[in-house]
Amino acid sequence: MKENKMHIPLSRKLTTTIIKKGTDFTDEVSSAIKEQGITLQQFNALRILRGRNGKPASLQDVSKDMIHANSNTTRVIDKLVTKKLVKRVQCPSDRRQIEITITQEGLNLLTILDHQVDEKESEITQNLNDEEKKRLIALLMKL
Amino acid sequence: MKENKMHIPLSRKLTTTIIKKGTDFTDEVSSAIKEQGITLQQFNALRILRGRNGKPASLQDVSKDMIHANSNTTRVIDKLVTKKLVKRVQCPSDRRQIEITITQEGLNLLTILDHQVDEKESEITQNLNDEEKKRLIALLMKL
DNA sequence: TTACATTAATTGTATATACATATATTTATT
DNA sequence: AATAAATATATGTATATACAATTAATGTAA
Repeated sequence: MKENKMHIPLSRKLTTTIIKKGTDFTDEVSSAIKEQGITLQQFNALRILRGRNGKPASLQDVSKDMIHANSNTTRVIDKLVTKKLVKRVQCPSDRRQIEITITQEGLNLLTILDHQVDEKESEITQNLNDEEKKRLIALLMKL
Repeated sequence: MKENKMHIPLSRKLTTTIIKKGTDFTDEVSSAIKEQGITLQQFNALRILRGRNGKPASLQDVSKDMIHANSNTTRVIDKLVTKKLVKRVQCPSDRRQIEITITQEGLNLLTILDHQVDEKESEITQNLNDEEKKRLIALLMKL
């Protein structure tokens, strides 16, 4: 077996580093909101809905901005409806679609969550100064 | 610490960018090995075991280098044993422990997987030159 | 209008994962 | 030696997710 690949390609090093940081950060943020009984996907959906400023979103509108845009969005929204954090009604003009909006209760919870998440986020990124953060973001965007 | 609500704090931008890239990369690499019926966690475990160069690993040895080091490592190894890609025996000196080694079949599969993954990894990082990759890695490590 | 294709959302199912708890073995204490 | 504590791994259970298939509504073309 050819095991003499003694040096790791840069692209692998980069890929694994990003994946590791990504999962670490995911875990950190998840734990920051877990005490409110909210998962990261649910949090994500709530933020997307708030971003619509009252304008209803279809399931696809939400899906396309989710971390993992897939068929599970239905069930994520289900959970939020059960918790009364969002409302879902059938779209009258196209009854295949649904109209999803965030409730006042959802907005209230989101302010609490934002606080907790912001705190956690600045905590886990504190090893870089603003200049470095900007450079890092720029490189990641270019990637 | 207090952030102005109207503009997105740098730390949030950075966090979300990393999380997004991390999941994107995870999906890319996963899809590159999926056709061989291997998940990313399983691939990860196989690589860790190969890295031991024949020296058996305990479950904890494997766990501590996994992306998500948790109780599921037992079941990940289970899968690999079923596929005959690794061997698991009870450790004679401490029968609480298990000794895990990668099989020749596992090594063979790994060379195929490495190829596919290397290709995918250089593909998804091609927008940066080597210099930029190094800078990006350095910033991520500092983070 | 009927038939066919397309679209939006949901559901079924298998697998994955998180979290708590259990089992087995070894180590430490009395 | 008997009992308790610590350690290594495994299991039960609930939830999450991926993937495929299904249902319902709309659009299109003969």
